[in-house]
Amino acid sequence: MQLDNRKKEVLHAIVDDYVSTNEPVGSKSLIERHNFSVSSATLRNDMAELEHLGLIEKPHTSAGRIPSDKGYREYVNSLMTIEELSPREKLEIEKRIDSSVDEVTDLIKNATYTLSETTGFVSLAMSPRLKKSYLKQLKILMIEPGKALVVMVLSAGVVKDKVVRIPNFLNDEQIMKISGAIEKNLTGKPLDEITLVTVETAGKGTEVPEPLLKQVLYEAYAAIKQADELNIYLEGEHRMLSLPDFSSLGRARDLLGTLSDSGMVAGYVNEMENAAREEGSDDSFMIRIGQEITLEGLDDCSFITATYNLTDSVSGNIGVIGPKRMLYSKVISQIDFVKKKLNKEMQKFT
Amino acid sequence: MQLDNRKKEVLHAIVDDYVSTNEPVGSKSLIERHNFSVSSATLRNDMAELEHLGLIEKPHTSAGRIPSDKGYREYVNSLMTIEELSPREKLEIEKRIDSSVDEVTDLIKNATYTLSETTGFVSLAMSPRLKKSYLKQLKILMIEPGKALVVMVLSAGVVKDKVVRIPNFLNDEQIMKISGAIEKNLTGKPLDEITLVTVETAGKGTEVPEPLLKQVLYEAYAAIKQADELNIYLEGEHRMLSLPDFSSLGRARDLLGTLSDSGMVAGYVNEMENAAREEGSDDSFMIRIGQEITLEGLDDCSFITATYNLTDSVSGNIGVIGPKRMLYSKVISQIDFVKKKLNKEMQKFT
DNA sequence: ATTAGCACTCTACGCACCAGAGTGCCAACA
DNA sequence: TGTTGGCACTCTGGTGCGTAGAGTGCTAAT
Repeated sequence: MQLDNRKKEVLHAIVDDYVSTNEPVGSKSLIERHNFSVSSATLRNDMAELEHLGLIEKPHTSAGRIPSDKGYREYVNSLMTIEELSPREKLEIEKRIDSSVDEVTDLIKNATYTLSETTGFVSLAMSPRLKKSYLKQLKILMIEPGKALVVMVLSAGVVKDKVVRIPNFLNDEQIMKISGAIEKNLTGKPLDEITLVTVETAGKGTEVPEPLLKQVLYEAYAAIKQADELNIYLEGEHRMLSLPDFSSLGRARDLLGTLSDSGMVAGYVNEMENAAREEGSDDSFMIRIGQEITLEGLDDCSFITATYNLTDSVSGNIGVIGPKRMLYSKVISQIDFVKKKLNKEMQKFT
Repeated sequence: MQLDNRKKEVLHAIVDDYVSTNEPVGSKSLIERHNFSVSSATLRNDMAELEHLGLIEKPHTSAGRIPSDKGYREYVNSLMTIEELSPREKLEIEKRIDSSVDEVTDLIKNATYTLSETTGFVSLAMSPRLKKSYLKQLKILMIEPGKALVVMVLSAGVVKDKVVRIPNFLNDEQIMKISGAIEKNLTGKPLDEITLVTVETAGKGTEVPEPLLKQVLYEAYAAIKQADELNIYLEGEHRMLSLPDFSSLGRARDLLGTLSDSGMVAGYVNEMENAAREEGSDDSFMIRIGQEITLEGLDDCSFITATYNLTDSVSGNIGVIGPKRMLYSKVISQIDFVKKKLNKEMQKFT
């Protein structure tokens, strides 16, 4: 995009004004609010040009201009300067994300809630991707005949468990044998290298009748696989209703309808993550604006996520969904700060 | 309330019409839709009377009437007849609530989701009140130095666990001793009879240095207490936005705002439950209409819950929050059927 | 107790109208 | 070539007005 300096300034000013007033901005009010050294007529020419480039558009003939998706994109990519948070704001966030919780999950939920509170938008976090973490412990506890609990401790300091059904005849001792064998052979293996076959070979040595053994091993395998399934935490959906951008009930409905399908949102975040990884994006933020988002009903939204790290190889995402008419510079630094605080607190768990 | 038969019919008809059309109903349309053997003028007299009794009201002078909270209440208490679900509808519900899940919690979530789908409203369920269930097993597993997992199996077939911090120096063997002592002495005790003191006496015999022991016991106690904390599952909030009753953005915002504070809603359900228990209500449904609900923003809603049973002494609530302009007879039987199915499936867990 | 009739009330809707903000374009100017 | 003042044109949003329609309460008659 070859824009001369003044056109950049004009676009910058239009985005700023529109974000803060929610009114289409015209050449005259642009002059009034900013110190342009040229006349409104000149700006009108510039604006016509920007419109031609698809960076701004007008709702109707005699209205001012609003940024297009492409305009916001340009703004985010090359125009805006990140705004540092005030010490006060930082303190507020630090206070809210406290480390007195016992599990990483609670910490993440905490951070998600805080992010929604501070931005005023919907926030979300993905649970850590545990594929690369390895098994540190695995115990199978008999609960009652036919039922057992598989408990797994992973290298990332995460504890997972799952109730499973086992054959009725198996006794405590047999289960312990199986449990021991699996643990002995699979400890240290990354989750994504554990397959049904590895689990079955791990359980070989035990003197438990074949079909019974097989079922337990299968259940253990299923428990392990479930441990690295992704969860998503969404927070503050209702806040969208307070934004003028969603004052039309139809839009609000579509938006919240889509967000209610958390599995779908999780899938989308995953896609974004994979895409970013593929193109080797060095940027730590993933930003999707308006129509760039393929989820239904999010045309007027922007989707911004960052990556947090539980360990070097285990990470997840945290971010917000807000109106595309948002203060990007501010929101991005809010996410960034929450992410950093989250990273810091997470160290206590690993 | 001494209403003569025709007045009852009139109120019944007004509620029916208003629920289905969402328009204030006038004397004339009442004659058209129903087979009253009197003229509209007579109905007008009756309606004036009903209004005088506070059962119906008019939005403005020259509009028809709509039922007041009191009118709905009368309708629900003595006028309506419960509508049996069609075999088709029953089948649909039975299909959705399947028992292939491994944990009660998943079953409850399942039922909640189904209820929201079938009614089209917000549904909710409380986790089972486990105070009356007793401890069947308690194990403390070392995870790593300073960290352990308390696993509890309760009589209701529920498994709970909690990660706790323990003194760093404690070794596996010591933990097992403590764990064994607690289990030996507390097995069979209802959760609400377990106090910090009982836990501490249970752990007495073990040869573990006093202050260390004390900390572990405290954590175990905290884990047990956490096990009987109540959770609430809310589902389908976004559906409210599709209802004409909440087409005003302000109302929708207030409603969803309140619902987003799930702890507050849980507290309210609890209150309702306690109140019902106190007055020895034999009715299996708790119904709150409009202003009877003390939660903010739910003035235009009705809140209906039923009680499900996991065991004789362990129960919880499941129900819906919908517009007070709802088909009570239908919704109540939907809740009833879901509850029954839930009860049936729950037997497999106990 | 019921009914027909009638005057009255209030809302919702369509229509016309105007002020205001903004645009594009043209001709003049540096 | 880039910039500017001027001007005609366009579109929205608010306001005021008049009317159709639905409903009511009241009265007098049955």
